[in-house]
Order: sequence, then C-alpha cells, then structure tokens
Amino acid sequence: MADFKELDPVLHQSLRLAVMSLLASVESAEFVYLKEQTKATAGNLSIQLDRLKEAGYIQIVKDFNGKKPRTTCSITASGKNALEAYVDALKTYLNL
Amino acid sequence: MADFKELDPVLHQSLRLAVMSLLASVESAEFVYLKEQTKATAGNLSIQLDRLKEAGYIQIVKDFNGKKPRTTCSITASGKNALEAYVDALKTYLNL
DNA sequence: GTAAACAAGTTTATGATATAAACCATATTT
DNA sequence: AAATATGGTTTATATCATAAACTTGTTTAC
Repeated sequence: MADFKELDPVLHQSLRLAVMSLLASVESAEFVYLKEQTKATAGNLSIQLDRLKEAGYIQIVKDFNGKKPRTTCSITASGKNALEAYVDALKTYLNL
Repeated sequence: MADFKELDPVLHQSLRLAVMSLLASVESAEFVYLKEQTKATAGNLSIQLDRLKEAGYIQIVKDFNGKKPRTTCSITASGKNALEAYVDALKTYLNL
C-alpha cells in the first residue's frame, strides 16, 4: 500500500541533495563554502550546481570579490518546495 | 557541520529502495508481488533484484508454484543493517 | 491439435548520469 | 619570470537505469 511516489531525480543525488540541504538553511552560500562542506571536487560541484540551476531550484550569481571570481548560490522558492516534496516522498519509502 | 555521509549507492535508487522497504516488513515476497507494488517493469525489477542480491542485501529463491516459475525474495541481516545505515545517513542530509 | 495469447522472467541496447581528470584565466609568491 | 594558488569550467569515460525485445513454458480458442 505504500504507494511509492516518484523521487525527484534532480534531488535524488547525494551532492545535489547536500547542496540543497545546506542552502535550505542559509540566505546564500559561496561555491568555495559549498565545496568545503560537501568535500566535493570543484568539477563535480560545478556541474551539479548547473543542474540545480537548470531545474530552477537555485539561483547563481557571479561577481568578483576584489580580484577573485565569486559564485554565490541561493535556493529559490521552487527549490524549497521541491525539497519538501522530496522529503515527503522519501517518507513513503522509509517509515519516518 | 552536517558531515554528509556517503549514501550507499546500492540503496540510493528508487526501485531498489522501494523493494528493500517492502522486504523490510515481511518475511518474504514474490517477484510478481514486488512488481505490482512498485509498478516497475519486469525487466527493470529483474535487474535491480540481481543487484540487491549481488550486494548481499536480499536472498532469492526460485522454484515452481505448480507449473509456474516463482521467484521469492527476502531481506538478509546485512540488508537490514544497510537499510538502517542508509536511513541514518539520509537524516544528516535532511533534518529529520 | 495447433495457433494465438498469456505468464514469469531474462537479456540486450541505448541514452542519461556521475565523476575524475584535464584544462583555463588570473593572481600571488619565490 | 617560473612556479604555485585560486576559482572555477570542460571533456572523457565508465557506470547505470530503463525500455524493448526475447525466452521458456502454459493455457485458451478455434
């Protein structure tokens, strides 16, 4: 009877989920910070941030901090909703 | 701070997770039953059951029910442990 | 009694994904 | 002026997920 809901494939990936989890509780976070927290490689993080952006789950703003490039990410309303839905769906799989 | 643990790649897939979830709460279940409950195609289910078996998370017994082939699956102790560990790991991603 | 349809799976082929490794541009240090 | 560091992006490959086709045998319809 569990009626397994579809798990959003964008969120059902560990690095993207970790990023979303981090972004859910802050105003915004920089690439370097996300990289440290998730222990991801820069390449992988770069790609997964792109996918989250393509999905409309995060916003990415690029500017310069002095002379250094800076990539700042923040979760969107749509991203928050998707994350909540994902958690709900997961609950039907596990008994949480 | 969250310290994102590795998510067991065998369990971090919806059909396999659904199967494990179903098997966790029953003595055993047949292929056909799992197929109905998960709404998976037979081919996909066949392959994912193999992978769960390869991982040592389930046992598969094949026999005949009258004249029909029957495939019966049950979770192993190792599978139960892995599922618990997976759920724990997920909790560090989401705040459950 | 044989052709067609059904049941229970398995195998194959391909398209999508994840990730490491290589690369680029600029800045700083030696 | 090399070498190293910073902040990323691009590319190449190996793995994975899944649909579609196939297999083996059984039941039903003609």
